[in-house]
Amino acid sequence: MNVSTKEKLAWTAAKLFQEKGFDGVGLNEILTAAGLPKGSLYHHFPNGKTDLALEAAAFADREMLRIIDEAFESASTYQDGATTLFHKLAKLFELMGKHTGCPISEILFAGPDRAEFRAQSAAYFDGWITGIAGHARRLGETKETAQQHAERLFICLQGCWTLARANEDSDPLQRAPQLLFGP
Amino acid sequence: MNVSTKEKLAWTAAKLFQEKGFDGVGLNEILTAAGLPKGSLYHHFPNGKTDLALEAAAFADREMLRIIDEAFESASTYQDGATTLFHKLAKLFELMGKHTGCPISEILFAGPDRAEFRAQSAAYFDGWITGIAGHARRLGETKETAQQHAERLFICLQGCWTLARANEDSDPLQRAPQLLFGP
DNA sequence: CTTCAGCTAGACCGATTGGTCTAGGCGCAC
DNA sequence: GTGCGCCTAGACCAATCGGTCTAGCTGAAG
Repeated sequence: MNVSTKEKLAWTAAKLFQEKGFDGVGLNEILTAAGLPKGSLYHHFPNGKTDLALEAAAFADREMLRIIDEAFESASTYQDGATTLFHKLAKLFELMGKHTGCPISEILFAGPDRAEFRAQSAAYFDGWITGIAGHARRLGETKETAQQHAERLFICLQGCWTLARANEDSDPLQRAPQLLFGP
Repeated sequence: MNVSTKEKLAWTAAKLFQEKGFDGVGLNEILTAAGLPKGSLYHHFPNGKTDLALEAAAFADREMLRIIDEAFESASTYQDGATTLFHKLAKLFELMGKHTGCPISEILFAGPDRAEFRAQSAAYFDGWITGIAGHARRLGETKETAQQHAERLFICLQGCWTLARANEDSDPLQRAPQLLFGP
């Protein structure tokens, strides 16, 4: 089995979903962008768009965890790591055209039906918070405050990202650390 | 011209968009829910779904400004008002079924095209922040800190709402004041 | 060479999409 | 009463939706 074809589909889908949301992107659009026929999609993802969305979300989740680890691994304090993280995300936001949303929300918040999607989104978000809390712990926080700080950072991330998207300006993401650690 | 028909369309559309997003709801679904034929829609909204979305967003914006004013008007401190606001929103979130998103984001973040939509969303968000800042000012804050606090509250609101939606639990919204004013 | 599985390729399907258009009901002016 | 304008009603349209299915390419096993 050719791995790169499946990955290319998931990667392309993740990118497009992030721009227009799950219901905003058609399969044909994804396939055209990936340069692949419909047969390939349904070979690799027998359950069609649903499978593809779950795989794309899993891809985005792994990517986010990687970015979090990368930001914190070279940091000497929690504040340092968080600041680096926001700068990385601001850069990513600009790189993707200043109009994308949180990949998990965009893919997995598709209507009141699809309970599996929302359950998965909750699990991914929890994983991000746990990941951040782990770094906070490692950098000297107590177990309790680490969890608090991680949740706070996550909430700040989501809020700033939304504001940045509306304004088409990464400034809210850039100023997020100041909001978290400022006066 | 019958006002209530147009309002019913906007109201119904706002509710459905908030659950499934702009692209997740079809015109037929809106019309069925409103109990109206397609002819009425295109009479009141000649530009179809686009017009309807803008009107629905305007409706949601007015509603949110009303909630903000209501929360702060009977408050004696900014912290009081903000706490009341989050409690009101948590209640609203539960009332709507614990799976809805920010109406403005859900309606107006529809793809990289539609620049008009995103410009409108930025204007609405700015209006919310300005509204909150006005109350903060009135309740004793300086012009500078009022703006800061209002932005912070808005970001917290968006982030907590996202987390609440994923978890299908209003808890993050309930605990938002503690996050803003806590230790 | 033949054979066969893994995958690509895309024609094709019914359902649904947003949007158009005509017919007629209703209420007010006269 | 008649006439007229606002609005409702829904049939209808091309385009697109997600999904199915068969045919054929390709490369390794024998």
